[in-house]
Amino acid sequence: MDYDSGTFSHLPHQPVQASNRPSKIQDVARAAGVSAMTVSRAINHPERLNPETLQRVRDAIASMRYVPNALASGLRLSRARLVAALLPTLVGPVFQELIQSLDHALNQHGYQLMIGRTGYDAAQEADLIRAIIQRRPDGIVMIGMAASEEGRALLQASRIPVVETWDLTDSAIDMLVGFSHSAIGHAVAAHFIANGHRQLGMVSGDDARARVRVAAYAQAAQAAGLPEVTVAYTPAPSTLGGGRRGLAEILAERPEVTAVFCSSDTLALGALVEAQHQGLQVPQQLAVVGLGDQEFAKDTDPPLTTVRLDGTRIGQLAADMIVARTLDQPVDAPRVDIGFSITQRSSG
Amino acid sequence: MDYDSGTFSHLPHQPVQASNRPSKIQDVARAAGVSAMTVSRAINHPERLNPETLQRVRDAIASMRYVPNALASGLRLSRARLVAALLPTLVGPVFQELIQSLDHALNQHGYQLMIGRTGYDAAQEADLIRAIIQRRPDGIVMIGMAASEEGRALLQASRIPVVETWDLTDSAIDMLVGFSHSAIGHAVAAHFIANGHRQLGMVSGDDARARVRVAAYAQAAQAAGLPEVTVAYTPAPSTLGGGRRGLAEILAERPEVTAVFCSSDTLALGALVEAQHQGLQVPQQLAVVGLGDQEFAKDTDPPLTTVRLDGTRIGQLAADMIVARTLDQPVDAPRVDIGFSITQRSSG
DNA sequence: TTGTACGCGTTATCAT
DNA sequence: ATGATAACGCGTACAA
Repeated sequence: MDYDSGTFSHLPHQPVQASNRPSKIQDVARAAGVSAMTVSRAINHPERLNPETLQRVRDAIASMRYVPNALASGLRLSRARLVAALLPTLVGPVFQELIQSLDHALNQHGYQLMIGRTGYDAAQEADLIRAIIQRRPDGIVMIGMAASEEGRALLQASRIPVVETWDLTDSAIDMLVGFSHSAIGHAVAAHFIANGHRQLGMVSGDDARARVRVAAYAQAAQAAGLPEVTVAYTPAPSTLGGGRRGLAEILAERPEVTAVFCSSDTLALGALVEAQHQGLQVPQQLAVVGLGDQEFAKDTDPPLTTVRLDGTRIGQLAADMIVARTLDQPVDAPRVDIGFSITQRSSG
Repeated sequence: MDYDSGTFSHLPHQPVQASNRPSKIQDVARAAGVSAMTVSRAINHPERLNPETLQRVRDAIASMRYVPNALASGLRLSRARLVAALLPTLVGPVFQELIQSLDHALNQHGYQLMIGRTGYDAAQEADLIRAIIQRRPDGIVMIGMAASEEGRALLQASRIPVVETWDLTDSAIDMLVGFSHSAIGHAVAAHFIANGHRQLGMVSGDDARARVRVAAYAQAAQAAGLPEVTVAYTPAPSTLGGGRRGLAEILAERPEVTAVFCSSDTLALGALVEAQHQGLQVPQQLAVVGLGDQEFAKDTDPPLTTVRLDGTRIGQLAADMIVARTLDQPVDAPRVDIGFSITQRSSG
C-alpha cells in the first residue's frame, strides 16, 4: 500500500489532480483505463470508438479538465491550426470589420487567429514576421502593410500561404485581395465635379497608399480643368483631432474650397466637427466625403457620405484562400479586386 | 454607384528556393559543417561558441532564411514564449491603449502576444479559453471579461498564470489589476452634484460592469436627495449612434435633465452630436461626461470631460505580473486597484 | 476496436 | 568548444 506524503488542498471544488502539472494524454488514459491512443481517437475520431469506451474517456477528459497540447500535435502534424494576421495598428478602427470577418471565417474551419502589430515601424516589421513564422501558422494575412525586402524573403522561404490585403499592388508575394486606391481618388474627384464643385481639398494620411489616392484625386481634378487641389497631410494614425486641424489648415490657406475628401471616416468626423465649429453648413457651404463607411458614419450630423470598402468580404476571401491552400486545393482567383462604392448620404 | 474594376487572376509567382520545405536546424548544421546543437547554441547562447564558428553558423542561418520552429522548442522547454490576451471586442473603449502597452511590455521580455476575441458571447467563451490553453501560453490576460464557471475551472486546471483586468472583482482566479466601477459611479454623481446639477441622466451599456456603475451613480444621487436618475441602456458595443439615441430617449422622457454620464467616450461623443442636433448648448444647458479619456476626447466640440482610466498602466502591470510568475519570482501585489481620475474639460 | 512503435524539431545534459 | 543522446506530448502506421 502506498502512503502519499503529499500536501492537502483546502480549496473548495478542486478536482482531484494527481500532481501539480496539467494533465497530459497519458494521465487521461490511465484514469480511463485505456491507452493514450484511445484518448487521442476519442478526441479526433470519436466514431471509431466503442460508444462505451468513448463515454468513459470523455468523462475522464471532462473531470480532469484535460486540454490537448497544441505544440505537440502541431509538431506532429505540421499543422498549427493557426492563422496570423499582421497589421500596422489596432488603433485605427478601419481594419476591425476585416479582422472580425477573418476571425469568424477561420473559426468555422477550426483555425485560430493570432494578431500581430507592427506599429507602422518598417524596421521592426521583419522581426515581427520572424516571430510569426516561428509559430508555423498555416497562413499569414497581411493587412494594409507593405512588406520590406527582408520580410518578403522570409515569407517566401517559409512556404507559408500569404494573403496580402487592402492594397491592390502589382507585386504580390503570394495571394492578394484588395482594391485600387488610385481608382478611389479618381472616383471621389468625379463625384465632387459631378455635383458642381470646382475648388477641391483633401485631408490625407501620409503613407504610401494615401499618396496614391492623393495623386489620383489631384490628377482627376486637373484633367477636368479645375484649379489645383489643396492637400493637408496628417500623421498616422488618423484621429478626430487630425481631421479638425487638417480642415482648418485647408480653409486657412484657401477659404474658397467647397469640397473636401478625407482619407478616413475618422478624419471626416473631425472635419464635420471643425466645420460646425467654424459655423459652416455641411453640405451647403462645404461638402465632406470620408473613406471606410465605418459604423458611425450613418449617425454623424449630417450623415456622412463615404467610400464604402467591404472589409467583411476581404476577410472572407482571405480566409477562403488560406483554407483552400491548406487543403491543397487550387485557388481559382489568387488576385482579387473587390472594388468599392460611394455611399451617398447628406454630407457631400 | 459601383466601381468594381473586375477580378483578375494569374498564376502565382514561384519563388526561388533550394528545397521544397522550410529548412530546419539540421539543414543549417549541415550547411555550416557543424552539429545541430551548435546551431542551437548560436541562436540561444552565442557567447559559448568560438567566434569563428559562430560567424559560419550565422551566415548559414541568414542565407537559408532559417527560422526556428517555436512548436518544437516550446514543447521541449515547456515555455511557448507566448502570452494570450482575451477580450470581448477589439472595438471596445480603452482596450486599445491597454493592448498596446501590454504588447510592448511583453515584447521587451521576448514574449509574443496573441489576441483572442469572445465577441461578448458567453457561450463561446469556454471554447476560446480551451483553444488558448491548447497553445500552452506562459500567461493569460483577461480584459474586461467575466469568466464563466467552466472557463474558470479550465484556467485553474491549466496552471497557467492568469491576470484579470479592468474590473476589480472580489473573486479573482489568480491575479488582478483593475478599478472599481462602483467608485466611478459615485464619483461622477458627486461631480455633477458639486456643480449644482440635480436632474441626472445616464447612458449606459447593459453588461454586468455597467450595471454596477449605474447602481452606484443612482445610489449616490438618491443619497444626496436628488430625484431618481433616468437611465437609457444601449446594446453593446458602444457606438456614436447609441449615444445619440440614448440621449434622445432621456430627453424625451425627462427634458429637465441637465447632466448626463455616458459609460464610454464613444457614447458621449454621440450625446454631444445629439445635443448639438437638438440645439442644446453644452455644457450650459446640458453637461456631458464620458468614460475612458480616449484619444479623441480632447478634440471634440466642446472638449469632453471624462473619467480617465490608465490603460497603459494596467497593461504594464499585467505584463510585470506574468513575467514575474514565469521567473518564479513572488508577485508582491497580486491584486492592484489602479484607480481613476476625472479629466476636467469643458463639456461638464 | 484497441494497442505499440516511431518520429515531428528542438534543447538540456552529459560526454569528449 | 563541440557533439551524442534523450525527452517534450501527440498522432500516423501498422500490428493484434
